Amino acid sequence: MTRPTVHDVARVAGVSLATVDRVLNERQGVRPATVSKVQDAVREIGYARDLAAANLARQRDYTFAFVLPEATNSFLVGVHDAIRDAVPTAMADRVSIRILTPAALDPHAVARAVAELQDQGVDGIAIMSAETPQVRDSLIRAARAGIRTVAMISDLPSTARSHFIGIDGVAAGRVAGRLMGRFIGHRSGNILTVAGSMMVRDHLERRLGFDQVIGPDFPGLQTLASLEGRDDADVVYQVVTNAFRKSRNIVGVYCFGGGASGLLRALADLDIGREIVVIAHELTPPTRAALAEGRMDAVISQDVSHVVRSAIRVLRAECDGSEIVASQERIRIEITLKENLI
Amino acid sequence: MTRPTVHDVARVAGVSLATVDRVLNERQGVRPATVSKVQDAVREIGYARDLAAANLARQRDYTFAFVLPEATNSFLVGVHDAIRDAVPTAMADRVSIRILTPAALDPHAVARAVAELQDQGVDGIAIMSAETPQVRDSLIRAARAGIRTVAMISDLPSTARSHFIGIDGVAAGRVAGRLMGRFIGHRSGNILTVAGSMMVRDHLERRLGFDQVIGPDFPGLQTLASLEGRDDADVVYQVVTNAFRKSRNIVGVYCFGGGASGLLRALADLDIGREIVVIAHELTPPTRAALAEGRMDAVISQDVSHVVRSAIRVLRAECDGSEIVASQERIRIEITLKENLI
DNA sequence: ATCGTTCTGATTGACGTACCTCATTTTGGC
DNA sequence: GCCAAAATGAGGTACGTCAATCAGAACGAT
Repeated sequence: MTRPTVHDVARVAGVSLATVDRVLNERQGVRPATVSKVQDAVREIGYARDLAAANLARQRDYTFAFVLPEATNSFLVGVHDAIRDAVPTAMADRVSIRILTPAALDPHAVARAVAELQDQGVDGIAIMSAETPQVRDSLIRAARAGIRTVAMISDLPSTARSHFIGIDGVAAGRVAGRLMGRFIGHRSGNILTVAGSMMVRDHLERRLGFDQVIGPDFPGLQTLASLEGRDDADVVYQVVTNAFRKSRNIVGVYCFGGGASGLLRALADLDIGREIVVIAHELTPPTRAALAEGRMDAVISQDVSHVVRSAIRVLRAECDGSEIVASQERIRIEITLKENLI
Repeated sequence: MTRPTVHDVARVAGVSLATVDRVLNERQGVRPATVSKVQDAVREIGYARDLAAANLARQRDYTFAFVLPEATNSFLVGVHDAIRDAVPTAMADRVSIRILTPAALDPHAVARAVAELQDQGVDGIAIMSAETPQVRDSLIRAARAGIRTVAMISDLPSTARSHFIGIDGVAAGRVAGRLMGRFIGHRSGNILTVAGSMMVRDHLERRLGFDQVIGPDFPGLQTLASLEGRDDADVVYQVVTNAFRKSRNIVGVYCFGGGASGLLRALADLDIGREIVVIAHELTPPTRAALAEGRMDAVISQDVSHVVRSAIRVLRAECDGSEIVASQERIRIEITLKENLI
């Protein structure tokens, strides 16, 4: 009971190997009637192309590029690390990886990077960027040039990106809202929120989701206007420190942008922490330490290694027209407490 | 800059192709000095065997077997489904899958199944079973016969299993304890716990972890002795209904065994639910529905599809001596609320 | 019937590795 | 320095697919 090969297909269909090959690889010059004969045979004997042999034969190598901001905070460091960690496995799969870090918040630089990759003929781009017209147009051009693109971490829906690999920002915000509300319990008061850059879509979404839960389900809680932390720990430190000086009766802090370590530093310096509920995004060395020591109550995150592997798998599947396993590519909204810290 | 092949290794090492082959495949008849010459060359040029070509050449097909209880509850149905879903992908990878379901709680039946697989010469076994001497001995015998084994979902540490694929039961229990305590808030009272079968190691562990958190951190809460639900919804219904008749001031229920749908039915019939905190394990149709409708507060789970894929990947890596990506094989303790239900 | 066009068959050589055989060289013990 | 044993070289075939060639068959239009 060995697995069927093209030879078996040819025999069953009553045609030659060459014809089977033409049908399987969608080459022209085969009559429709013959095409269906072959397809029937494929179905009948359950033929599936041997990918190992196929990849070997068509000496096809892919180059994928990751376009993302420089590693200016712990989260981005984690993303960069995850990409580098994925290189060996990718290589074994005939995929080589490039990493481009255009100046973080400059849309023109991102667009230039995409254009450059397009000229160099990469096969796929995984991009993490804010959503601006320049970026959008460059991606649409790349797609037209036959380059596959996926958006990572933060979605770029109006581009030609074939997939978004990351979590639903609104749902993540809702999770944070529920945990915040329930952890605070019967007390009432104000909740401080710290944004990253409001240009990045998923940050907007998180705030939206948070409000969707806190508003209706926890009437005793009031969410204050988002502070702009610009994904930078030092900026976060400043704005949080100022906010605590001005506002009173703060019972919780939700940091949905980068630079959570600035928040933690501010809370430590102000000698606050145990009595208010602190929730942030992304598992990084500072948030892990804070969870372990009880200075933070929960972290909402996504498995960055998974995101990177998934991006590569999806791009690869797109390039050679194979199927993806949907359940394997869905990124989960992870909740980490002190207790399930790994 | 094409990737190096065995020919390149031979050239650099100054030996013939045959010798390189002997070294790479650990065949005998090569002097230690020559072995290191080849290994140095491999390292120098960064040679990595092309798995696609290797798998093609050694026409090696693997047969892996999953040994697990019959699908008597929603969770097990999910596991069976996940295994069946993994079959096509496995086939494409030259792995064929068998599923054996010895009578659930009969250790002898499990041991017989393992012995049978051993006789039939399967290459690997992924097993989910209670930990009994009979099972342990059969697995040790299988390991001695060269069969790779991994434990799934519930660990079997004293066997020769090379890996455990699942979550840390104690940590999962601790997570449940933390959520229970914080969700209950300032109230004090009793917590009902429902076990599956106490023979299964991970159920014991969950209870242990739960107590580790509730005891020291929530002195107002009292955990009652575990009810035995035997992973069966009908049994759970009975014992929970009885318990609510007898005990008073119950503020939470933690169901760490199977058959959570029985608990939900009991709570509905008793008209309890919204006012107490309900936490259970495993995402199944009944627990999903309960989360969505607010009849349950949190579910602790593991991604069963991930577990199955991971088991296959690990067995496969063991069989052909390749490396595994640790971060990809770590199963996370997932917390699902209404908000991150997918 | 003839011609050109469109399909189809038969065959071949890669791709990188595994595995085998047979010949030849090197080694170590005497 | 001899001999057997061990180590190495040289070369081939196979795995399943892709991609190409060239020859021949079937077809439609005149």
